[in-house]
Amino acid sequence: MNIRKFLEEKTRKHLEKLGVENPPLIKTASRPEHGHYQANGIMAAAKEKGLNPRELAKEVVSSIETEESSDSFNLEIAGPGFINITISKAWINQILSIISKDVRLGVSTQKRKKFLTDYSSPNLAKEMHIGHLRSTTIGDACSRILEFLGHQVIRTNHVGDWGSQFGSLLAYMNKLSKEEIALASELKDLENFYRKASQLWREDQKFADEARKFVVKLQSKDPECLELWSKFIEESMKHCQAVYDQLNISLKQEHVVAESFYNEKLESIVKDLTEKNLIAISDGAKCVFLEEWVGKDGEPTPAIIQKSDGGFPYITTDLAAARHRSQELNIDEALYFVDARQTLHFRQLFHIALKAGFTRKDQSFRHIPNGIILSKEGKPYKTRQGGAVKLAEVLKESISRAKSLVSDKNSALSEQEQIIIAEIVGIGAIKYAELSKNRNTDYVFDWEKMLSFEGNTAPYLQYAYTRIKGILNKSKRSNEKLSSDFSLQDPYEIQLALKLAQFTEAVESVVEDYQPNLLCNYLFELSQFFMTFYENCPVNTAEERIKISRLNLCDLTGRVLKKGLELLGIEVLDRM
RNA sequence: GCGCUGGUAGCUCAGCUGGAUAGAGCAUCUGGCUACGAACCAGAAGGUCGGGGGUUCGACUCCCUCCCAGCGCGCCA
Repeated sequence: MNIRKFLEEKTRKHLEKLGVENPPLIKTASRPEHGHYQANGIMAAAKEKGLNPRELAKEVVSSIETEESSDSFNLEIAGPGFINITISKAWINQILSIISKDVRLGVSTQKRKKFLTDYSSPNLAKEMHIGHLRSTTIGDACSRILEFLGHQVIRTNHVGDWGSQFGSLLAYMNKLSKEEIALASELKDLENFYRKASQLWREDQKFADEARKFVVKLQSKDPECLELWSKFIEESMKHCQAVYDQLNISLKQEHVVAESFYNEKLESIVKDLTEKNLIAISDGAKCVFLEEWVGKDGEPTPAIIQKSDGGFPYITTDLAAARHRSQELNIDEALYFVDARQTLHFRQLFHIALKAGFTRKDQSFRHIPNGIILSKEGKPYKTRQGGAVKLAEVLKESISRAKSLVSDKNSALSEQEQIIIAEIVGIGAIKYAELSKNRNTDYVFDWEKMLSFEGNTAPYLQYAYTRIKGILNKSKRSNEKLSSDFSLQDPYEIQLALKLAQFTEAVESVVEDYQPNLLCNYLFELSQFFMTFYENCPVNTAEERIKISRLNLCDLTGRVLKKGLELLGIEVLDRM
């Protein structure tokens, strides 16, 4: 039950009856004095029709009131032509009673589509760093939400497992095994491994030559080289999976479709483009020239499909992937959760793919960009040594901070329990910090801020949840099935109840433009309303009828909080 | 040079297809724990929404222009 949409449709119907096509534009009221919802569209409609806005509002209101004769809501004309809508207590109680019996908590499903979500996609030559956090958490949350809304979601981890950067890594592996140094322990710290390899590449001429040979060997599928390569890939993938598991990211091994998967298809991409007369040769490279974009010289920008040395750049792999997703997987919508710096690349990619017939017009291929992480100085974030900050380190730090906070606040808990709590709180805090910000803007990485456990953070929401559990436990009714009777009267109860009824609005709003921060905002406001209710409305000491109603309200709040956080990939706790 | 982002309170950020007096959190100040858990609550203070034009009943939101910052623009991914 989406109250906003219900009111929108109702008002629209009556506007049409009056010969007005414009949408009523129902929104949640900007301030409490204006009721719960407000219609903003009457003024614009009146203007277009040359009518007096207040008169039109009056006509709409009387049309609704005479025909609907509903005691669900009250309408009031205000200001230059707003219609303020107040939902009746009776209706709110009724709605809560319905959604409390619903496992979906009032969230309806959408028309089922086949989605593909491409996110995380780390380069396996390096260890995952903090920069991967955004694509990974945002893509994962959106995948969960799309699924919850009834869509089919094909998660895809387009990992980078191919390219010249593997030359020096393989050469270094080869060197180590010749020197009989145990590979396993060296590979434990991939970042260090990568650093050593690239240092050798820069400083040792012989090693650099060896590395180049390995690139050629890899491309020509030399069996020994492939064996080394797959050993490295396997090890690196293990690192990633460990991070996903710890971060509660739903990506699994089965979602990996690596770049190398498309190796055999690249020739045919060039062939197809050539047959469509889209290829031009420039300085020995096969290019698609795009009139739509001009470069520094004012000339059309070429997208290089095959380099003059015969190699394929990554746009060719991406074209092959797009074709595969369109033709083999037959998806309706593909969402690429990738860094905003690649915006131009994706525009060109989708443009060429469509032009070449690799994708269809009725399919949607979209880049969902995210900002990058900056230091306090506003520069891209790096360690003091200039390296990337390991994601695993960030998680470790967060959990350790959560641990000391837990033992500080609640030392009565056993050590074992504290460790479990610290894990959930620490991971939740990091993910929520990412998800609660507008994905589009860059943001400043700051240990203090990122790992803060106060205010609009995951721990605040988790804490609200434990308070609810505390009440339910104390009531001794937590095990027995709660009824769905609501007799809410108090303004604090009504405020919270209406918010609960708006859960579906919040979930649906996320997928309009893939902004999980909207769900975060909702959950935070919900928790704030709960805290206010908690301070003002005693539950367990109230008289029986009110007590039951309030217990139900608490229970439903807990379920919505849990579900909402689950959609963001964050867990809750009974105690913390 | 062209293009894409962004500029909102001291800091970090919301602000939903233009709507009523621009909102949170952090930090600061004041009050509230013999407790349905104070990781909390109540309150105070804090703003010429980068500057300037324009569109209209109404602009943080749309248009123009300028300033500032970041990113991108043929053989890295």
